[in-house]
Amino acid sequence: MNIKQIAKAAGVSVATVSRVMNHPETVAPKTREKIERVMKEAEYKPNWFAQGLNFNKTKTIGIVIPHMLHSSYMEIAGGVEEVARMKGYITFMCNVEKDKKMEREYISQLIMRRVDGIILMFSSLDEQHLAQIDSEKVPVVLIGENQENSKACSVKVDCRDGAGEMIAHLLEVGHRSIGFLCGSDPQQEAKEMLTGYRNILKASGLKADEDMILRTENSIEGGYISTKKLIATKLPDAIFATSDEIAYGAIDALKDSGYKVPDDVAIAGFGNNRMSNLIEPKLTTVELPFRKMGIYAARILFDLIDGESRDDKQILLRPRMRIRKSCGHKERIGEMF
Amino acid sequence: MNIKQIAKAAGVSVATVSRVMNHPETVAPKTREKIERVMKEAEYKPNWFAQGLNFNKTKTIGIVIPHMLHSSYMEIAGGVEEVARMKGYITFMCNVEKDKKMEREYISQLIMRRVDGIILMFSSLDEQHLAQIDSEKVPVVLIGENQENSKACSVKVDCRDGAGEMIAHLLEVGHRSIGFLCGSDPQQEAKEMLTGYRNILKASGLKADEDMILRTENSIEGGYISTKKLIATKLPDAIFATSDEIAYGAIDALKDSGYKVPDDVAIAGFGNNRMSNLIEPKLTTVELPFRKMGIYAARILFDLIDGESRDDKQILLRPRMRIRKSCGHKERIGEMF
DNA sequence: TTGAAAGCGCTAACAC
DNA sequence: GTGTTAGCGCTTTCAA
Repeated sequence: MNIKQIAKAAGVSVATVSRVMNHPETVAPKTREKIERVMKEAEYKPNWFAQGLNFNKTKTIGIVIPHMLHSSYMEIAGGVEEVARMKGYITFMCNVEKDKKMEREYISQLIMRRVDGIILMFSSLDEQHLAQIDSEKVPVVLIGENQENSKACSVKVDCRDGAGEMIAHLLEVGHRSIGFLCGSDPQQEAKEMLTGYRNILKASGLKADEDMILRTENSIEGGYISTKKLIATKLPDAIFATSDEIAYGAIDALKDSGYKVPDDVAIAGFGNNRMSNLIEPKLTTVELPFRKMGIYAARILFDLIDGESRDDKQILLRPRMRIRKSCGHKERIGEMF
Repeated sequence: MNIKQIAKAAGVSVATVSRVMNHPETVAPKTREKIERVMKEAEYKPNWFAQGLNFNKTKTIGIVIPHMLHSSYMEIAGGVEEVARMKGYITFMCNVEKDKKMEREYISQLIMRRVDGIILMFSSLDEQHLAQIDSEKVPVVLIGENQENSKACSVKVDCRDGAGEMIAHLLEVGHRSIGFLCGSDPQQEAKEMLTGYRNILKASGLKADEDMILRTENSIEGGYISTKKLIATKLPDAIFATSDEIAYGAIDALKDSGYKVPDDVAIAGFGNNRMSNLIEPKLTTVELPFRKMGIYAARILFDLIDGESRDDKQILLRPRMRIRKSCGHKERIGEMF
């Protein structure tokens, strides 16, 4: 069923039908009603392509997700999607499995499909690729890690600060030697946290023991393996992991080695996954405002799409501590959730 | 940059340019090379809408997801996406938050955008709505719960069998009174499991105690609350939950009430979430082949899209037991992962 | 092997 | 207030 048939059935021209869809106020109430009735009866839906060909807009955005099975990423995506839906947009979610090539591939697919804007989560793209997208005139907003020098709009959390605060807390509770499990990704974020770690130690007059800083894959398994490695040489008072997943693995490894958490070794994570207050012991961690990150990013994107320029193009969110049992803080156990 | 400009730059007509894109074999090698060079130089990308207007194909499928934060659903989606990507398709993922209205809304958006096919996960749509989609001539494949009588293609797991097997196992290990936490959704699946539960009890000469069958929201919190309720009246030997989430809540509630799992009460879940072998005690559960479900569904969908009719339109997958510590089975602890 | 031109379904400028 | 018509960028038939 196309516009021509509707026009004929209503006894008007295609232009008038088009008008009731796009500028209803310019057509006489009577004819309008008639046309509307016919459209409803025929369950008429304007052809998407034809409309796109004229408007060059799709009411569609794309969001690139590093890994679909990480609920944190999905929470961010949820925030984006919520805003998009409110605006009448639909969202292409692209799972790139942390693969640079897949990411580029998906982005070009999105551009081909003429999305009105793109949100990149923890993108692995470098300056050059970003510039390339930019040249396509598609608005882009970055969430999380990106190159320091990028001029793109972005929403990030202050990881340095978050990690620093947590390290300070561990020191305060009495831990002296603190291991650092540094996840392989998001790289930039992990680096920031490491800086926070070093800063706080230095400020407390302690020296970071380089043997206690281990790189690891960002996963439960990675945490398990690197913890085994860490404790093989020396048992720290506490371990800070750059993600909750790594922390889960660390706890598992310690248990398997016969150590008690937090009595023998305290553990702190980063992210506050949904499961983190369910595992035993409940995990002390840094809570990241995932959903909010998505919401902010989406808002910026839509401002960009609507042609408004934003001054606050780079948003930095502050994380929040979640003190639970795993770090051995006895007094504040009331804040367990 | 459009086809006209390419044509001019290459000194040919638009028809010839179009030919090198769609039927390259019909154009002389020399002219073809020339045109290809020009296209490459100009980084020419054919207009999506114009192509769509002619072909009426989008190389796009839609997948409706009940809830993005459930990793099980995302695993299914991952399977679908993988197949889609291999086929050069891109996937619209729609998060409907278990809301019937949102689901319908999204589906109509998908149809408007002329997706080539749709996969519905645990859809709440009834016969009538499905028929409506069908009338739009968009191929549809269902994953999981749907109306018994539906004729649509589908991929499901045999929940009755899975639950039955687990109940049989609990009996075998020596448990006699078994509580049943029946999640509110997916409804059909939970019902199937309840049937499995009743059947096995009956076959063993036991009678299902109706007080031990509790409906609950399908969430950690739901499991917590209903377990508290359940044990307030009578403490069963074991509890079977229709999802791992519910089981997590159950474990938490038992611990909070001073009971030991599995010594005082054994627990078994359903789904085998990623976290289930991390919590304490590791959860005995029924493993569902999520990714495979997605893959199968996608394959059927593409067969449908390609116009092949499939005889095996209704696939029923068998789940698999994961015996871990939470059900108190001492001997088979080797199978812990 | 190539080009001219009609047409896909819609929008909007222009004329009445 | 409404109709006529030229495009949007591409594909494809028909002729050459």
